[in-house]
Amino acid sequence: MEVFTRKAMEAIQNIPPGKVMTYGQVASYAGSPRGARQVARILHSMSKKYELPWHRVINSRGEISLRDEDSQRGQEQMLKREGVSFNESGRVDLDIYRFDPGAENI
DNA sequence: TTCATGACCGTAG
DNA sequence: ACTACGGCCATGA
Repeated sequence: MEVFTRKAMEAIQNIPPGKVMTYGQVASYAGSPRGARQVARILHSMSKKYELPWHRVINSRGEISLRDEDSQRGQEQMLKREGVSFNESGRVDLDIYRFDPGAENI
C-alpha cells in the first residue's frame, strides 16, 4: 500500500463529526494534490474493511458524489444527523463546514 | 509489464 | 447555470 493511501485514510479518520472534506483536500493532505480519484477509490474499497467516516468526504462543489440515489440520501441523512445542513440545492456550504486539518491549533 | 478504470478537479466556452 | 475536455495516479487484471 502506498504512503498516499495510508495518509489519505488517516486524514479521513481525522475529520470530526459535523465537518466535511473534499476529495481534493484529502488528496492534497496526503501528498498528492492531484490524487482526488484515488481518494474516491479508497472510500469505496477500504471503508468496508476499515472503519472510515466515508460520509464526510464530498466533492469540491459541496455535493455528494454517489451515483446511487438511495446511497445519496443515506449519506445526506448521516451528515444532517451530525449537524451539517444542506441548502436549497442539496449542497453543503463548504465555507462553513469544510474541515482544514492545519487550522486547528490557533 | 501494459492497460483500463474511477464516489474527482479545474478550466474554457 | 450547463456541457466538454484533459489531466491525474493508485489499483487490479
